[in-house]
Amino acid sequence: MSITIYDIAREAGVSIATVSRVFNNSEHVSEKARQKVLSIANRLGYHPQAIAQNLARKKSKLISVVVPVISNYFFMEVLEGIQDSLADADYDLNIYNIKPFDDIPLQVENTIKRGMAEGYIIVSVHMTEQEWAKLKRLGVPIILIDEYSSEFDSVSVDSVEGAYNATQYLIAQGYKKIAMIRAFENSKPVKDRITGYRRALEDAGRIVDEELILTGVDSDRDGFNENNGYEAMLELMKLPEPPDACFCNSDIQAIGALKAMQDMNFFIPLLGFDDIQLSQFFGLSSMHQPMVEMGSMAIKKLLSRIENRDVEISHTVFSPELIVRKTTSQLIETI
Amino acid sequence: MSITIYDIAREAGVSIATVSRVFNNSEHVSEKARQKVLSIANRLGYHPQAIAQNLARKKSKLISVVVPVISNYFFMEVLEGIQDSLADADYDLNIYNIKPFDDIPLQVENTIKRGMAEGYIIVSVHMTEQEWAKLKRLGVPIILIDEYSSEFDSVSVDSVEGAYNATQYLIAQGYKKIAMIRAFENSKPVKDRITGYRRALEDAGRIVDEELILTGVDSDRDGFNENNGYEAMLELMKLPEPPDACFCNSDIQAIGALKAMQDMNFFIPLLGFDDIQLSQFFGLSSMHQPMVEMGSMAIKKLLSRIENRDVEISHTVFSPELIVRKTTSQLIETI
DNA sequence: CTGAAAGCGCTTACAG
DNA sequence: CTGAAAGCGCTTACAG
Repeated sequence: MSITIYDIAREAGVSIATVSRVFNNSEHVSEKARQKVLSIANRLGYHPQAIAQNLARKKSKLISVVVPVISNYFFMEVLEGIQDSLADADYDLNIYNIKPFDDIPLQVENTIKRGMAEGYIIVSVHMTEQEWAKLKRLGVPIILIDEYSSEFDSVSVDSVEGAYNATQYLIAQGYKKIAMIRAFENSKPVKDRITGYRRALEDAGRIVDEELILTGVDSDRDGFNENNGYEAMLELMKLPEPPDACFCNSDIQAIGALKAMQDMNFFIPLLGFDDIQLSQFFGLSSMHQPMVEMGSMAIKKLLSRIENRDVEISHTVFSPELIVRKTTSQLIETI
Repeated sequence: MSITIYDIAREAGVSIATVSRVFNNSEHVSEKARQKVLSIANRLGYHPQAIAQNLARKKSKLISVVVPVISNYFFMEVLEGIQDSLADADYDLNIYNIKPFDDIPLQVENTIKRGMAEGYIIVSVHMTEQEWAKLKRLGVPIILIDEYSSEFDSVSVDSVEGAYNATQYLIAQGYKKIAMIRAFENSKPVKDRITGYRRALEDAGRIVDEELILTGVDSDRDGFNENNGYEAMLELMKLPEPPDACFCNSDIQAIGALKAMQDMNFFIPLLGFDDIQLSQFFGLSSMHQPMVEMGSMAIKKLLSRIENRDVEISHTVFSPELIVRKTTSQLIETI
């Protein structure tokens, strides 16, 4: 059915090796042979089959991104950075979506064992050090984004620092009851953001009021969704003594919280985390994560590790940067 | 270096065929042989190599999505639908990002010719019927989303109808000068939305004022970006006689336009197109496209065509649905 | 149930 | 510059 290198070789009166060389841009082919092969290939619509090349070369020119949720703003921007850097390199991109309710380490391991890709970028996947160590034994190039393991290169943001600074900023602004809308504690970033929040309050000599730390019931994307923030903010407003400011674990929750404030016509200063592209349109203050840069940095690390597996493990940790917009300054009702 | 089926066969004292059968869940293997193979494979950390399986089976269990821009809200939601439906089927997902400034048909053709995937979903890529016809000759299962060709199955929305109804709605609301913020005319959907807008005005006996049809200068994503809408809205406000309502080719432009109105404290009713998830948080009225459903529908069609290439070509065209929110009702200043 | 062998469509030393 | 041949790591009739 489909036409192969043999067909071209026969037509052109050369060996399959020569045909192969033409398509691999080998220099050791006479111009005459090259032309002949090319013209016949063109006429017959021949193109080397990637699947066969992959096996013969023992490489696939494929990078696989493993992620729990693709429809997530953080991932979207990270993916943008990944694509950008990959466009220059000659690699294709594969996305493997792990199912959050099945055995996560097993899914990750099996994906990698199948060996489709030359390297993997694992985004926002939480595992124990022991599980990471097991993956390490596979001897495959792997980079972590938004998580940490001593076993692998990683790119992340210091969430403790980010949450600390966010909270400290609200304290410095003079707010007395600072709430935190958190996400579900399944990942290191969320745990770290909670830690940073607590620490900032403690360092300011305040008592942490557990009632002010909460999440909505919507568990989609581990709580990183608009609705979750909406629900949580409604809860906060119902308190006998509502907070006078709020830090959110993510911008998307903050956007939900904003909506709740509008619907209830009750406004307090709000500070998010991530600084997704839309936040500027919401006038949402946020702790900025360089998501696109994190994606391209991960690719850079991965490509260099594919090149040479012995490069030393490196961890890049960005410091989130406070971006002040309307939700922590004034005029919040008109946002 | 890596361990193969031969290593397992030798250790287990069986043939490679038996090892292969065990991993392919063939029934024709004695329980004893199965156990032996499995335990040895487990001890040695063996797993079949997808690359070799692909060649031997002549199939990759891979679906490739070809798209010009990944960081686009429309695509994000379509992708969500694609992933959802693919999770059940036993296929992996590959994303191929075509570069908008190189030869698009050539990129698409080469991608497909490489033969990595068993089927392709091409999203928002515009080509001439002649170029599509050329692709058709490759004999590969292909589904189009957000574009149309008689050669392939497609899933899209009736943009003429959508824009017509959007404009008609604004007319019915009593607005006299209805502007349209359009995107760049590189794609069928944009052309259709312009057509629908014009037709609605004409059918209402109005003269189309070319001054009221415009786009911003930001050409990123063919004009489908916040900034473009922002710029366009500023232009509209500068007119001696500004419009009293506006229809936008996309929600993301409408969101930018909204921001411009806020910044200028000048408000007119605004109607978007797409109904991306965030629009409800902006209170943005919009023409709803069932993006997630379009993605899963495309996968459904693709899988059935992979199964049987002779199924008749089908075109699914959804009718956009008007969703009325604050931007076309009241209280627009407080959104 | 099991094995020997051909085949998937290429790449790549090796020898000339 | 070119070709014969081995090899990439599997799958799968075919025969037993």
